[in-house]
Amino acid sequence: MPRRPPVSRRRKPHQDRAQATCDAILTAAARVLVKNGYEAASTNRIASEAGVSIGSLYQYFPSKEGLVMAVMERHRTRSLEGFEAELVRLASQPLPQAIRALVRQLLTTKLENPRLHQVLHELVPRMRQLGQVDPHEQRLFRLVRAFLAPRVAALRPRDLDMAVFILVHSVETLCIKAVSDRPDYLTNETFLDELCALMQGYLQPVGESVRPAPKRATGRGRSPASREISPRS
Amino acid sequence: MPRRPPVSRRRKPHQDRAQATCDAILTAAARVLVKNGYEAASTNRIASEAGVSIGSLYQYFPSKEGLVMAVMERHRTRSLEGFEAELVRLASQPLPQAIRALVRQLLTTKLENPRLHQVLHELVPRMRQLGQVDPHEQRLFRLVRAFLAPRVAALRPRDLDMAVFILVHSVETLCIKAVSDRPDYLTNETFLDELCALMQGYLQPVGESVRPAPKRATGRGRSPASREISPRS
DNA sequence: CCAGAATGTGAGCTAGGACTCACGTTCGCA
DNA sequence: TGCGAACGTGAGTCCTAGCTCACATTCTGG
Repeated sequence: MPRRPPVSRRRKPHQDRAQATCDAILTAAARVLVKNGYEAASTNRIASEAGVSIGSLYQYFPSKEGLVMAVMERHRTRSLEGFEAELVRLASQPLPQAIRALVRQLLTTKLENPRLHQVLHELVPRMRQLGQVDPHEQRLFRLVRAFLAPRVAALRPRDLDMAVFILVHSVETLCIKAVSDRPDYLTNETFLDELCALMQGYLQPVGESVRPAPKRATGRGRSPASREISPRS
Repeated sequence: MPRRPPVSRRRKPHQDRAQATCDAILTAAARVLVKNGYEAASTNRIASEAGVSIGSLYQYFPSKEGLVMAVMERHRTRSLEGFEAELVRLASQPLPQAIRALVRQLLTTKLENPRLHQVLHELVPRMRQLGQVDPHEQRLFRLVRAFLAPRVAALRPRDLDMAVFILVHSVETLCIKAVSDRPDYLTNETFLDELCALMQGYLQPVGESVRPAPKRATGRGRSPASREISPRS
């Protein structure tokens, strides 16, 4: 039962103490969201988990939705930063290597807190309904677009925006679905191979074959079924 | 605020009148879900929209969740039937044509009631949390697997289950995302081309090029940006 | 050390929604 | 035509969770 739209502007933290309270609330919110899901994550519960009173919570966040938005904001900003750094680093690499590194980066990021990624991802539509469109998605799109633009001549898709739409959404979703349905995939090197194959097969001009560098002399031959992903192999 | 787990078993409709009531409730539920979303779709609202009393609703459905589950059940069963029929019809077709027909079928189905598809799709995680795993997904996976199995020798992926996972989730999600973010894509023939390219590029052995039949002599050259999808072209 | 600002507290208000139940109405059937 | 079962009704119960507000505590600058 959300009360009416939050009119009163909320306090901004000025002292360190206040900032700490804010952080504690955000962290607790993330924890409770992961543990109980959105429905069961009551603001009272979050406050008590954070070790502050419910009043304090509402001094810094206008509503439950506002709080969850802030959690998403913080979390996605961090993820994006990692991704962006990787993109920059790979700007001049050949496409197959770049793709592989990016997908690996994605999977590694998800592995840090899979459930949180999942929960927040599922919350996107609900938040969008109550707010404006998620600005991080916009940013992610622009980043990938900027990455692909210089190579467009060597790619099959003619409509770059559509290509970005397809690539970003499919890979992102596959990672999230893997979290919930097939957690083993997240650390399965074959899954990474397949994601790369998906992207390259899509981007590659028809008839051209960029055979991915003959893979792996990963010491003392492990069973291919259990090859594991490590960040930056 | 869901009350405690629904213990009492619900009435089953025996007379036609009762069946009609049931249908009215399911239909109204779908309508209200589309119009207001899950949160705002109160059972009282659904009942009044259906033109029946709240008591009647709880005679046939054990809870709000139960009702929504039933809506999903009905809706997805219908979609799956169409898809399955198409799969059977295409069993012996060459892969590229089959893929194209299947993706077209998917898009056409979504176009019948895009918002309902979207809302129900977003509800899957919530329902899964409260119930058992969605059996339709299982069924869809088996169908696609059975479709691909006979052709596995000519395909690149070695792990068929993983391939199905990747194909189904990515295409399904792209359709749903298109509904919410880019409704124009749903009727954009280029989008269909790209989805097919995604799947074929993924399935195709590296180095092999099945150039899709030179497309379209669709009378009086329309702008490629506005080519529209019609069921079965 | 004190005034005033910033911060923190938590009992309680309130809306609103899931769900029940005691009672009417209609149907099938002999 | 009457009776029991199926069906339908909706006012009302119960409860939860979002949020406020009057007050206490801590900090900071002068």
